[in-house]
Amino acid sequence: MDNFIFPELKQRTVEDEITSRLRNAIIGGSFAPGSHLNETEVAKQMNVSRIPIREAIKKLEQEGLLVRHTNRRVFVVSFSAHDVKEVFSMRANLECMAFEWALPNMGQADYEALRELIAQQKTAIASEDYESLARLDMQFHEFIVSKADHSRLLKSWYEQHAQSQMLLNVRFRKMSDYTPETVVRDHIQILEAIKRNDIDAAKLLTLQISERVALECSQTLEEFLGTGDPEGGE
Amino acid sequence: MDNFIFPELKQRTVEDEITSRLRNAIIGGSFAPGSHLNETEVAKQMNVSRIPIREAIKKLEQEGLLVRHTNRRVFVVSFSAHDVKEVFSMRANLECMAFEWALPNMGQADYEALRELIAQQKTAIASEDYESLARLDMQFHEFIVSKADHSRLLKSWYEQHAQSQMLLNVRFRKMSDYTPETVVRDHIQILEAIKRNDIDAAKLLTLQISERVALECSQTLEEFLGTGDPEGGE
DNA sequence: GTATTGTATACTGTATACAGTATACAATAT
DNA sequence: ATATTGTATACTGTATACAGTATACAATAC
Repeated sequence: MDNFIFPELKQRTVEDEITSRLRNAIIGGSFAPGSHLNETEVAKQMNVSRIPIREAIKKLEQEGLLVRHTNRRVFVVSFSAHDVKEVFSMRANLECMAFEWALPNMGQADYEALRELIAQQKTAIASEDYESLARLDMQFHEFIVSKADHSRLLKSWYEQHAQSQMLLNVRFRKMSDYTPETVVRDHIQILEAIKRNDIDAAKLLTLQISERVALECSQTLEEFLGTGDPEGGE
Repeated sequence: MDNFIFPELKQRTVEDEITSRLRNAIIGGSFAPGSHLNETEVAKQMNVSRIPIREAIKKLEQEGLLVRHTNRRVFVVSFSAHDVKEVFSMRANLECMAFEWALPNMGQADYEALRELIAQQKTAIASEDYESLARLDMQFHEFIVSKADHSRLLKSWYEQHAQSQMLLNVRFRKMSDYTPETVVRDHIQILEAIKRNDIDAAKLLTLQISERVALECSQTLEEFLGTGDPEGGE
């Protein structure tokens, strides 16, 4: 029974489960930025002890989604205008670095995969399924960053992405003058640059897009929250 | 009694203390890369319960210094040749980004501070105090990255720096053909570029230095460990 | 009425205790 | 002798219990 290979069982501990539930809730906007978490309450709701909750919280704190003040409560991160700049500039910078590492690893099959993602994005827009669009948008960038085969780069990117997702969710909810077609147009341009192996063009596009989105985000945030106060408003 | 301001008391929790002790021990090389940690044992040694130990471990795991396998032990990270490339490329990339953000914030006083650090480095070399030299080396770069006023950039940089420090410590112990004067020479060149406000030159220097150090590191590691096996060798 | 201090409550931080899983080694069968 | 299985041990994962700190509000003094 050697060629009878089962796929490896990835043990999902309680903490892992809690972490992703909490993370999804935060990114998805179930908790408002700046609101606080009660460990006991969360533990009660999920019917587990506080320990795995605390460990999950610690992880999300490291990821920049939660802020803990010793002996005070845990807060969902809230973004000042400066934070918005930080998140998007980091993301853009990491993606630029990713191009350098990823492009030499990419071939025809990868271009196809990206093209397919763009096609699905068009479908999502047509059916006004913006949740899928957001997911597909992420997958496009994730694909490229993954191709870099650079675990530390990827980890950092995920963190920035989670935060940018929080910000974009606010934007989606507001829907000010946001046109989803822009996503597709941007991706097509990036894909073209990738195919040409034109790292500089890809970088430039990324930086431009990042700047634009960051601007939109901080405008929306301003309308939303008034002047953005520093993280974890008491 | 209003103008009688005491400096704010920063509460140092048990976990914080443990975290820095463990971190220093790991970076300093008290634990060999790949060796494992026993929570109970560490708890006993420090005379605390396992809970704060676990929280500290979780933090260091996020920082990339420890690797945990579910229900198995916790291992001190060990570096493959690819990991070395990752660490130094990330660090270099972050420092390049830091130049763009920091240089507009820097003035005469800052140049002075950097010059002073270089002077101290020379003293350290003269007295063959390589521990101080390593610390001063870090402070030089830390100063610049801090000036970027970019918390996410700084956080990520600290993580990469901790790992690169682990690697450099191996190198220091080997002392192959490493000449400490190089540190000073590099820093002088970077400072010159900063003074000229020449971001591109500063970036180029950083990338070159990074590449060189990474190369030295992986060579030393190879001699040290034979072929570097992937992290957390069972 | 306002400002300060005392007290109760609620929450976080840590310790102890138990449950579940992995590892090592002995026992058994072939 | 080798391969496999059973069993003990050790360690991690989680629950419960307690200690320490912050917050809110009442009580007191001015």
